[in-house]
Amino acid sequence: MQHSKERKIRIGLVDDHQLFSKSLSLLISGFTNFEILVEASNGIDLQEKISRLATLPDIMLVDVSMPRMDGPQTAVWLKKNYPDMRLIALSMNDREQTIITMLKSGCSAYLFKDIHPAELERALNEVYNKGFYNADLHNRNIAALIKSSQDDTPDFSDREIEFLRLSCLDLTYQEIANQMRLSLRTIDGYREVLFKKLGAQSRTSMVLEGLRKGLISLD
Amino acid sequence: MQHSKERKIRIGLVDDHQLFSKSLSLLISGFTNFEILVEASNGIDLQEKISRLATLPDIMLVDVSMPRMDGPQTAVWLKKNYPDMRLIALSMNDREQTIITMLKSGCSAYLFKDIHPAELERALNEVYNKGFYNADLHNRNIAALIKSSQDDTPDFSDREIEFLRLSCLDLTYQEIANQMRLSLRTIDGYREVLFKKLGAQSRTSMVLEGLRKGLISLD
DNA sequence: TTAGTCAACGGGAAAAACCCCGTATTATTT
DNA sequence: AAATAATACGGGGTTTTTCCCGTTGACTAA
Repeated sequence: MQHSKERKIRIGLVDDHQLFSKSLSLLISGFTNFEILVEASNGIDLQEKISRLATLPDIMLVDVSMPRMDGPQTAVWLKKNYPDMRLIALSMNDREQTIITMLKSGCSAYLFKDIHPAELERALNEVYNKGFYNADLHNRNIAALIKSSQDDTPDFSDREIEFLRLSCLDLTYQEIANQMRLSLRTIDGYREVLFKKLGAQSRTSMVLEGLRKGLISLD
Repeated sequence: MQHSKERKIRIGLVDDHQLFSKSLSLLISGFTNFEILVEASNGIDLQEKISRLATLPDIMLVDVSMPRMDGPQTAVWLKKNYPDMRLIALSMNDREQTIITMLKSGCSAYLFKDIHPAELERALNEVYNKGFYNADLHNRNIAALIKSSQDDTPDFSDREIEFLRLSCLDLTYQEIANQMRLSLRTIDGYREVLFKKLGAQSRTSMVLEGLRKGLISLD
């Protein structure tokens, strides 16, 4: 607020979809009191570009899924090195887990790519002036989401993730045991633990729940 | 070619991500000989808007995944009702199956959302003038893709898809049989057919392959 | 030091999944 | 009229998954 008459609010953009990124850059440049300072296609790219800037962006728009260095990693790095910068997560992914991860990584708002440009402008203004923006129109209670995530999201060990990855393939548990150089009984232990953590009662839904939570991916 | 000096080439846009859609619209409006004629957020929306137009777009940019009426459905409808209109698929989904589906549905090109704006402009020009554009920079042989898809992509009946959907849940085959009002043996038949069609040897990989092919979705 | 948690392991048994043998009906196509 | 395809079904048997009963050793924190 205090600066809005004096200079434009500086925006940075990190998104691997060039077409979107360049287009959005144009759109934001059209807003009366905003200017685009930097555009990067992932976290690594951003690290290089931001270090060469004379002035820093006030707000950074961060995409969630990017190659090399993804949204959460980028957000954490930015918060650590530029604690005053406001971060806004931008994504078409409406999975709760993703939203929670970005907010916990230090983002002041989570916006979906299907919002109207006017809402983006409103969000940019609010985040700059008030420090947060709650896009709560679509019955999303952010505070509750973060809170709920703290108790109900268990941690998963590397070994558990590896077991989960192998469970996606056409292997029996015996074969998975061989590949992980463990006994069948130990694999059965992992199965039991993951069933409990993921609320599953079959190998199929264990794997699907792992996909939903982003622990593993298709491909 | 014959018209390029006389009038701007008319572009239509179908994409459910408003922010992207509006931004892209701005970007394309900046190209020297293109203009945006219509913007819709899905196939149904497009059907309404296009019927009220005095002149038709020369080229329609179609997103792949949209609510209510998706990319392939929209493409098929457009080709049937406006056979002269050129279609370009626009997506960030690089799964081969998706690309094949869009091309078979009548699209003259498949573009990824991470391309440079200049390549979009090039593609628009080529599709208008030559009728096709092969973004084959990234080792994608479109012709081979289409050909290969003809033998190796079987069809799936509604009943098979329903079985596949239910197989994602924590249900035994007996419970699935009950829900579909079929005998266990019949369900076993569906399982066998889907194993063969999807190249799976377990319920888990049957479901995962169904996801990869876009027959079903997470959620 | 003692309690607690964690990763790894054993054996047994019921349930489910997997994989064969086969048939019958209906509709479409040729 | 015969062939083809799609759907639905029966029985039986093997393998795998699921779910119990347990133990040991190592590391961690009170």
